[in-house]
Amino acid sequence: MRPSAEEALDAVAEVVRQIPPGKVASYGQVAELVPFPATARQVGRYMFMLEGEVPWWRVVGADGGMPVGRRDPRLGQEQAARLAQEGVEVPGGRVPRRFFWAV
DNA sequence: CCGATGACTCACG
DNA sequence: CCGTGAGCCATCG
Repeated sequence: MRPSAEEALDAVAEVVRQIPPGKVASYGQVAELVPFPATARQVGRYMFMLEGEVPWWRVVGADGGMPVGRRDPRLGQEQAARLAQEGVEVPGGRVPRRFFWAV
C-alpha cells in the first residue's frame, strides 16, 4: 500500500515520538518500524518536513553519525547539544551503539 | 514520461 | 579509517 504523504508523515512522527529520551534510532530503524514499506531516504525527507514537531535529534545515521550536519552544520551541533542534554554521549561526532533504541 | 536529487545504507578495497 | 559505487524511492521541474 502506498499511504498518502499525510499518513506517512503521521506514521513517521508517531514512531519518532516513541523513541525514549536518552536513546536514539537510525533512519533505517525508523523506516522498519513504520506500518508500511519505507526506506531510510524517505524517513530523512519526512524528518525535514516534521522539523520541530518531533524529537528529530534522536534520529541519527546507521553509524551513529549525523547526516543533518551536511545539510546545515548548525543543526548538527544543535543535535549533539540536545543529545548531550539527555545524557547521550557523542564522542568523535557519533553515537555509540549502546545508545541505540532496542525494540 | 525522463532525469536529477537527497536529514540513507551497505559492501568493497 | 576513508573514499567509491550501487541500491533505494518519493518529489520536483
